Amino acid sequence: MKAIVTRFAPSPTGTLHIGGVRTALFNYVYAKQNNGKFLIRIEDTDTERSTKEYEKNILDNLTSIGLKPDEDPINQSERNEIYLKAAEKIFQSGNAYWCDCSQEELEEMRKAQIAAGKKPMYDGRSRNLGLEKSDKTVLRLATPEDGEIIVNDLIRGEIKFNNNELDDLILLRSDGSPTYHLCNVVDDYEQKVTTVIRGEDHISNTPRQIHIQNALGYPELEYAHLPLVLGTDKKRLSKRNAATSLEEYRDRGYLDSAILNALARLGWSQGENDVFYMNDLIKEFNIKDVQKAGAIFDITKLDWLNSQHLANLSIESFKEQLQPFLQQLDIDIENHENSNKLIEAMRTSDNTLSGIAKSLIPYYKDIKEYDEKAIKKFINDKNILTEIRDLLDKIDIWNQEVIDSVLKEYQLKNELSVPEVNQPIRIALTGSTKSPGLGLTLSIFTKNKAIERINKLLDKLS
RNA sequence: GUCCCGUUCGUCUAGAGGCCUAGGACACCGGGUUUUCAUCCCGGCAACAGGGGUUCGACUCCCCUACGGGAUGCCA
Repeated sequence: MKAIVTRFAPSPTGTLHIGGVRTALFNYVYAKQNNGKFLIRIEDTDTERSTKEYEKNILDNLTSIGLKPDEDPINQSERNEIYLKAAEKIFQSGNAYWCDCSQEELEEMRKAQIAAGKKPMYDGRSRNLGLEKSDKTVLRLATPEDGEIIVNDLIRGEIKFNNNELDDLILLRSDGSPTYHLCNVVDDYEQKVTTVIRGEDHISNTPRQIHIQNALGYPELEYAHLPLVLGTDKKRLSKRNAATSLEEYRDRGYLDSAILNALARLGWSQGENDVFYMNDLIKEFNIKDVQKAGAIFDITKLDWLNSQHLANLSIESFKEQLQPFLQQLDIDIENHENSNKLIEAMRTSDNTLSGIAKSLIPYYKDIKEYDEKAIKKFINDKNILTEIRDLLDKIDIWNQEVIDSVLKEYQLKNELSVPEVNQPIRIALTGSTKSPGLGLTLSIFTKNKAIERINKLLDKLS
């Protein structure tokens, strides 16, 4: 069995797209589970739209999320001679010809075809003219006029195309530069790619590319066309309907492993198990089981997966992941009497790291704003707070159990309801009524700090 | 228009002719645990696009229709 080689071939015309990550992921996993190689090729033949910044963004992000190629990426823009040589070979074999139709002429032709109810396609009018190369000619592939081409797709099975549906595509532009189809086919061959895993939008390109392969005498490839990632409007995921850039998701506090999990789960499932990691994927993934229909990318599922991945982290790696988000809020994670206890208590407060970081603010910084509605609702009698403060102040061993029992005793002795005792303290300490268990919350702070916060609220109320 | 691909709960999916009274997960709703919030636990709601075949039997196979998507570039 020959070694599998897959590739991800992005155009650097934007930052790394979440859909691109999924394509790259499936390529990566398929290669790895077959002990093969995963390659990256930068398709930057569109010099107008391609930039080095985008290229760097794509490469950096792929690597950092764990989809590292097994060889250095190649750039199509640096491989012109190779494509030109291939084009020459096709021309020499009689499978291509020069065509001098102007863009206007082609435009008119298409309009006429549409008007006549026909499929707009190049009609091959220059095919037998025997034109010579000039600065006005493009090189076109002479596609077989009849017969059919069968694309064997790992996911969809056989897909048939009639050759008469395919027109003579352009191999070389009039400025001499090679087009996407040519470069793509030549590079797959040169990079010894065996398996092309790409988006469903490329299905109709496939028979055309096979014709180029045939003209060049290249071996057949394996194909797998992935269903598209859709936005909630069922249209393909784009900036119009969702965040599309991988970086945006990372910035919002989603773990790489959760993003990958969510993306893999979109179109593929592993029994009844929803939470999995790269290792599981490499072990269990089967490209033949990939769904055929496009799938909507649902952020709530990502939220949940993220919470699961977050929960599976050790306290050390959780802190490590959280660090940058706290830094953004100008918080030093260790700048707290009891940071481990605090983080452990608060790590389930939100589904994302940025959300968790936000909910930690009251523990690191002075309370700027109190929840006024809560104050109204729970603090009718300031004396309760004063008395509790004094009781707390007398505690010698400042820990969760002692604090809890002191509060309980006070509550029972004064025949108060639990919220009457607890909520005011909570508001004093965090500004809101949301916090971990009271004894725990109090013990996270030093006694002095806790008293100080209660006093501050009392001041405000007086 | 033409060609291609597709269509199971709101969403992601299981389902390879009888195992389906269509299963799971997320979301949602209700209950419990937690003195609050979150976590966690339990329960509930909810789908085979429609119509014809084939078959003793169809979510599963075939055909048609509808709907959705993709392609139809000297973009990739």
